[in-house]
Amino acid sequence: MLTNRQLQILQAIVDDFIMFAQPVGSRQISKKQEITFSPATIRNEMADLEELGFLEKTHTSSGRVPSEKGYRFYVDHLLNPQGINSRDIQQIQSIFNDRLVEVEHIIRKSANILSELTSYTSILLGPDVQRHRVKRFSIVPLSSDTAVAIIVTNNGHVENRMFSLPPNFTASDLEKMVNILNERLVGVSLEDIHKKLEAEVLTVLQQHVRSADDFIHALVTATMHNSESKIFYGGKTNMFNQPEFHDLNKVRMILDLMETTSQVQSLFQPNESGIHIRIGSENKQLEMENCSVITTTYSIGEDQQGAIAIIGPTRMDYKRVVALLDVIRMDLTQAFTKNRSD
Amino acid sequence: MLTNRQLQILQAIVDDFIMFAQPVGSRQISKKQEITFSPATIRNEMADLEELGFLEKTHTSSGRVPSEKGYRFYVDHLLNPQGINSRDIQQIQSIFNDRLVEVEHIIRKSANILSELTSYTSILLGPDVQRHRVKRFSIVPLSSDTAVAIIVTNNGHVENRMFSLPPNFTASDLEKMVNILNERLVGVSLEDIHKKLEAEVLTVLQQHVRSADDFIHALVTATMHNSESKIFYGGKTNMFNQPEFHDLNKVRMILDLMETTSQVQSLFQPNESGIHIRIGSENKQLEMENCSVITTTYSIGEDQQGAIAIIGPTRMDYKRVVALLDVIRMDLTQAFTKNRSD
DNA sequence: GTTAGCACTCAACTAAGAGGAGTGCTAATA
DNA sequence: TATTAGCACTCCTCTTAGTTGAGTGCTAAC
Repeated sequence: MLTNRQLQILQAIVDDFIMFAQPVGSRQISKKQEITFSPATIRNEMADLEELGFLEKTHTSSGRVPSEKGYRFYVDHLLNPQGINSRDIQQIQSIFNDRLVEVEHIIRKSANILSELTSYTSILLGPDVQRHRVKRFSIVPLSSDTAVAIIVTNNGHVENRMFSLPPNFTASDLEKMVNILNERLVGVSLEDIHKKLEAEVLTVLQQHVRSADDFIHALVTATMHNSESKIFYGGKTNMFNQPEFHDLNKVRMILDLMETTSQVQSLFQPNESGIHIRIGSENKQLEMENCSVITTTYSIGEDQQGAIAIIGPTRMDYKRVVALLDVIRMDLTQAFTKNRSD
Repeated sequence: MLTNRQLQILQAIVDDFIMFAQPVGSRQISKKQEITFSPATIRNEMADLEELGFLEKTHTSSGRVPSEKGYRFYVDHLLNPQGINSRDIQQIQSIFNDRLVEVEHIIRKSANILSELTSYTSILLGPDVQRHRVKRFSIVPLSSDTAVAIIVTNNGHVENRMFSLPPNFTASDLEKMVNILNERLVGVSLEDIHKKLEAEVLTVLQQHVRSADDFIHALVTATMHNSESKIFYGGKTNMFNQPEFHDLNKVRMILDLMETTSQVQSLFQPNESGIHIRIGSENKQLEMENCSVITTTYSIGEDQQGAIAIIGPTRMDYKRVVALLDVIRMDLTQAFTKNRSD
């Protein structure tokens, strides 16, 4: 168990390092207002804290730097979210100024403002389209041999895909098909469409329409292909500002990671509520060993969830980011819940 | 006018520098097979070429580096596109293997393969949606007060937007509206929709439907907002590989530029056919002073155009890139023209 | 006209030394 | 007994000086 003085010193060191990105020495700490003891005392405590694994040195005679364990302790026990002011709040509010109806636009804007306010990179996951349910299905023929299939979901999302019409496919064939599909598919979630199509609809269609197989196939790929929720980025190059990323390779690895959908998705915790912090190697990805990721979720309507991640150096301003995320997740949830129904 | 020998030496220097990114000395050149004269002779010629502005030195006793004027001359007079082999061709062909109907997918794939084959960054502009014409207009109500407007274009593109329904808007109101809009808008290009709506349709609608104004407004913003053609990127971080971009600031500037739609669009020449090369400061953007941009266009159907840009260092492998672009533009044009009609 | 020879230049690397921030330990102090 | 002043020691960082080598420009010989 740490003594009160050790807690105070640990906090001071982490705060200082987060601010200046330089190893902190005993003298530096002793000059702070809240610290009342001498550098020598601090040095003793620092040696203890280092033995306990909370601090590290970059070389024998350097100041101390928080270890991952140190950050973890700081985040778990010493963090009181704060550091946002009324101007920040105002800027967050500006996301909702436009009275926009579209979820996508609001999320995009949130990503930008979050990255601006934190000066880190933000990633926002939109609603999981796969869980939307079909509201209306339609087909618009473009020429004698091509057409567009369109699915509108209960949340107003539109999924569409071009496909080839079988030769000699008539307008009445098309109409029959659309009717059958609407009868059977309305209310089905996009993730269940394949099963439904293959299990029930295919046989029915085959009785009424020629060469339904090809068509069903096109439809299946249409809904499978967009299987992940949309991803929005803010401040992709913000990490260039951080002194710890003045190394091209690190930056590159992270940028590359952000281009890979699957990698990005794995940054997010399974849907738990609250704010989650992963520090350095707590992230599974090797690329992220110098990064911390703070994630949280927000609600979209009753049964949908979106997610937010902020990526920064382990020396991240946890206080501020946590406070900001808390505000923005509440605002997003509120904006997407009220005045919105099926 | 340059002598034959000067041409030969200039070409050898540019080729060598493109390959190794190191200032080239007279000895280095003299060792090449096609060069039959001594280093001393070459030094004399190099001094002349420098006086003429085709070469530069990094310091008094360094080897020579092509100047922008040197590259320009090389590109204009010494370039015979080549350097692609059957494996490259094969890889390009693989873009079209899937028998995909969708333009977007093919373009996306092209961007990736181009960046892979060149090891530079590729940017592809899809068709200019604004010039598509309306094929079908429809509205799908989601709840008592929201609905989605959907426009399908002649090329199979789908544009959609949510909007609020005025209170007490009935199903028959909606039907009337959709009918009127289809009557008036089918065949109109997206860029002309606003005028058409405001000039003709509004008055007609006002006679038949209550609170048409709000609705029209939503529709106008829906079509205005997606005013640019879609942009697809390949190998965004490829430039990290180039030794001239081992400087964080340069990389950052270019990455930031690529996040700005308007900047990206201004990289493209006004629609001229053929392949265009802009070297270093020939680009208007300051961020691009160390880059060359090679652009070309391809056809999508009869009246649409897409564009391709490759961004690399001024020390770009022009030969190879030009050859690759030539192949891919022809293949894209072919793929998008045959079997495709209104 | 071409080339060998040579003095000269300058970036890049290495080595040595000075300065300074910060530590750990010891002994004095409250 | 807990705290602190004092001091020797460590090691990073910056500067300076010297060395090496690739490459040039010029001159004189071929």
